[in-house]
Amino acid sequence: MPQFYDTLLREYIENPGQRGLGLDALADKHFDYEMISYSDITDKKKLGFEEVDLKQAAIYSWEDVYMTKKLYDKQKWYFPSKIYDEIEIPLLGVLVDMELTGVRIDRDKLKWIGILLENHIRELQKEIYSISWEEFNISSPKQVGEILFEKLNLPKGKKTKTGYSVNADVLWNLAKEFPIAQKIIDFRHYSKLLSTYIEGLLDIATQNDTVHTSYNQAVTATGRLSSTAPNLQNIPSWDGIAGEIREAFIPHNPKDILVAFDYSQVEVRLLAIMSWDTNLLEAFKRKRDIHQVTAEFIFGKKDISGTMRKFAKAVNFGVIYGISPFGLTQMIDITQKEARLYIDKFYENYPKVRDFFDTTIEDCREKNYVKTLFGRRRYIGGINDRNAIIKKSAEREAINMPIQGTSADIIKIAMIRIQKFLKEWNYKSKMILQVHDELVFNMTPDEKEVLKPKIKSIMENIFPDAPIPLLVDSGEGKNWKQAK
DNA sequence: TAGGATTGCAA
DNA sequence: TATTGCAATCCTA
Repeated sequence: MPQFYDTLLREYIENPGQRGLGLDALADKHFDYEMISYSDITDKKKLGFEEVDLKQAAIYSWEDVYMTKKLYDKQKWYFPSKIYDEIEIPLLGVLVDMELTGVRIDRDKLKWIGILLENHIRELQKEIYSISWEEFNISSPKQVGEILFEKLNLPKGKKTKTGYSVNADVLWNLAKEFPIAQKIIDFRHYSKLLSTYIEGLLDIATQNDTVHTSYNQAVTATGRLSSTAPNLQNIPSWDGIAGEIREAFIPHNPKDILVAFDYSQVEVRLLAIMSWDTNLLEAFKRKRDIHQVTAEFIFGKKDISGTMRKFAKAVNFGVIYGISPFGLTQMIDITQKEARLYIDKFYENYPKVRDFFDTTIEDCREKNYVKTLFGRRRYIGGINDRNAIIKKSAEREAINMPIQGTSADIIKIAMIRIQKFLKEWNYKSKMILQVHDELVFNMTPDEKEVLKPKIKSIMENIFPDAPIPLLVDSGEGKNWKQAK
């Protein structure tokens, strides 16, 4: 028996994305055994408060131990998994440390932003009501649709399965001509920030102004982590008031600093590494701006405007997601014909990328799974489906997983190595956040000089034999925004 | 009260 | 008709 074992993690590695990896579900699935539920042993009507049926409780406890062992006895015949042994199990303790450490927030700062938002929201609400000649719930898509398209007779956009679509896209198209649309966009924006990021964070912070997220290690289909209660992987970045929210993430001690490290364009780099495309590799070898390079290919000239670079950037990212010409037109303001041209140009100039995707899909059709550079697998349902929509969707999943998943493998390995290093030498600095391609540390100033280059070096050298290096940018400051 | 639907935030 | 997530809100069952 190994010193540590986790039936849930082992099952996740076998088939990520599968729902129900808990003991109850696994007992049912593997042994057709129905576990006693907690509510079965605590009947508050029959028994007094906090009393339990002891006999039932004994069985309940036995079940947990017995089924765990039984599952282990079955899973030990699975093929050995390096991902499980060398990544997920070592990572588990790292995540525990990060969750317990938590991140300090500036309560006053958040409250202050909250007041500002409330004022904006109140003002916008008044203005919206005065235009619509009616008070209604602006947070209700249904009511917004009725006001805009029935009462005010604005030109209708897309529809959803329940009624008019009133998402930001639709409103954005109306905004030029009809000020109410812009005001609803702004109202939504500020409401989102207030309820999710201001009130949400303040509610969940401890008395020492610290938030302790939970990293879920076994939910994503690609091998990424996810973060809940609170989700610290979707905190707004940059613009306007939204950007100020990151200023409220601060070090535990006033003397400390936050230091952030992020992999630079890691997914596009991985596309180069995994496809062995000469032009893509060459661009990175020469330390070129990859969006600029793609733009030069697409537009066939060296003189690239800001807009052209933006288009190329959308193509670079879109390709990783298996984008279609139509999809690209939803992202940037071009015709479908132009979109097709841009995508064709991309593949024309990075031909090995197309080969890589073709091979990946072909492989997947045969084996029903795709895998990362480190061997993490994802089974893809629907890859051989007769329904073209389902099949296309499966193909996008197949294309994306090896890239997104390899990126996840890399940062997980980095986290394990960094944590090992910090503990081995008794550093006081702590890893506190992971946001897919970024790690944030609470650092004591005296450790900065040593740790900054060390962490960067660990992160950049996950595979020393790669044809191009991984690149890590870093920054520091008195809050998360400054550190970025 | 549970859960689907819509919306929008991140990498 | 671009991947992976989480969560607030509305609203129906």
